[in-house]
Amino acid sequence: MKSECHICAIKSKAASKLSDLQIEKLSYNCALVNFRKGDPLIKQGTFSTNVAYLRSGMAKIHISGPYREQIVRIVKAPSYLGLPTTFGDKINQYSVTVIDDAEVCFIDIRAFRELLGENPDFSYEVILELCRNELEVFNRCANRTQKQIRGKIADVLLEFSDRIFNSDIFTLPLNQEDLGNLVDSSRESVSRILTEFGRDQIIKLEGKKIEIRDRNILLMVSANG
Amino acid sequence: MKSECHICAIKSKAASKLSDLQIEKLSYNCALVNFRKGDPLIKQGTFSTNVAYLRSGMAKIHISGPYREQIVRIVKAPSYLGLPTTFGDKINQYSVTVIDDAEVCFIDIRAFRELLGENPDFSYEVILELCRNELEVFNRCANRTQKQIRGKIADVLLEFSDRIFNSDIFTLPLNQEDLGNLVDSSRESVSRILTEFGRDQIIKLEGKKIEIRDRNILLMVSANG
DNA sequence: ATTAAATTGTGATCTATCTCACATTTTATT
DNA sequence: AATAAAATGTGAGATAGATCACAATTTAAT
Repeated sequence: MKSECHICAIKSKAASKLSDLQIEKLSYNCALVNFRKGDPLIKQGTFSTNVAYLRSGMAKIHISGPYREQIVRIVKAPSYLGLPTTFGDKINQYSVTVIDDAEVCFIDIRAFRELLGENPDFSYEVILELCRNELEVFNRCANRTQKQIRGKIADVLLEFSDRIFNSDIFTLPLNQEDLGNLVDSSRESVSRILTEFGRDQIIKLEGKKIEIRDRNILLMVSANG
Repeated sequence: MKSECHICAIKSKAASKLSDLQIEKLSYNCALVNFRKGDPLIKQGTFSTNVAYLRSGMAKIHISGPYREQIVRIVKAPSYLGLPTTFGDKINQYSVTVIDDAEVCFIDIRAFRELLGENPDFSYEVILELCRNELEVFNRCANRTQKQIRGKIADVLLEFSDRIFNSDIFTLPLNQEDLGNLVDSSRESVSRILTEFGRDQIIKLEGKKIEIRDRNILLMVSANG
């Protein structure tokens, strides 16, 4: 249970507010673990005494809904995971599964809490991240329930391009089943719409590789489709 | 801009962690305002330099989605409002409208931030509240997209009974239009299902007054309907 | 390289819920 | 109390997308 946090180049924005001494404390309560695509990182319902810091890679957050598992958010590094669960009752309230090879630091919740208490700037950054998350979920939920399928898929493609990959060309980190789950529609519909977008030259499709060809149309579809 | 926070009997759980001196500071930066049913409390898109503390009453949080306004959450006192918006960019990211006469304390955001910095227990409570909110939204969203209408309405009735009113008898604080919006279905469907529930003796309906008659069936409908 | 498993493509149904339309009731306003 | 406005009830028809079914392809495992 000892990492080299002070030489870590991918510190979170919050962690960069810590003093040398505090970083040291973090080091002593932090374990770095590697995960492969598909590995479960946090499992809903289990007991947890750690905050997870996603240092690199990508993950999906999913909760078990009334009928099926639902993907609520795609997270890319750097990001804290499992804050809401670790604070409340120590039972994980959602699952996190790695979708692209990841390095994760498990930080002892007690040390994390102490740092929050010692360092207002640190805790303020954590609050900011929580606030951002809340808004993102609000908006995603509104989209999910209001738009129809073409719009939702346009959305998710734009989100991958803008928020996750920062590029017009990227490889989908989810299969169509999961993609459907994320936008709340069936696997078959996702398939149909993607081929449709390809036929209409809005995107170029090659397996899971996607190139956004006509961003403007995609934006229009997202807005009205 | 001066309230009597130290004699306030309905302090938030977070505020109860404050020292006398800090409470005094709060008082000097806090204004109590009364709101009537229907009054807008926070308006999405406007500039804000306050955190709102809902001291009594009830409110709905709604955001403007791609097509229509969507109600995302019903909040009852005591609760902080507008944290996510006030911290980020000072632009309100959602609207809040009072649905049951309310007293609201507007707290200057700078003072609030200072308190967060000075008092770790206070800021920890705020973090807890944000975490709880995030989870609630996750779950509500999963329900909204997965269940069908009977289940969603059963849900919302149970939520009012358990979380908001703590009673089997209560008066709906929303009209059917808003209720439909909250569970993501049409006004007409809400009407149909409510009368159906009434006909089946699951609830007793009298205008907006509702009595839950058979909680078990309602729970079953919520789970499988 | 071969076989098995997972993922994707596509047509033909089926269905829950929305929309539209209008009547009725309740609540607010003058 | 009278009138206007908002909120509710209810039928009939329209529809987006789900589901089912199976073929084709890609990816993983032996």
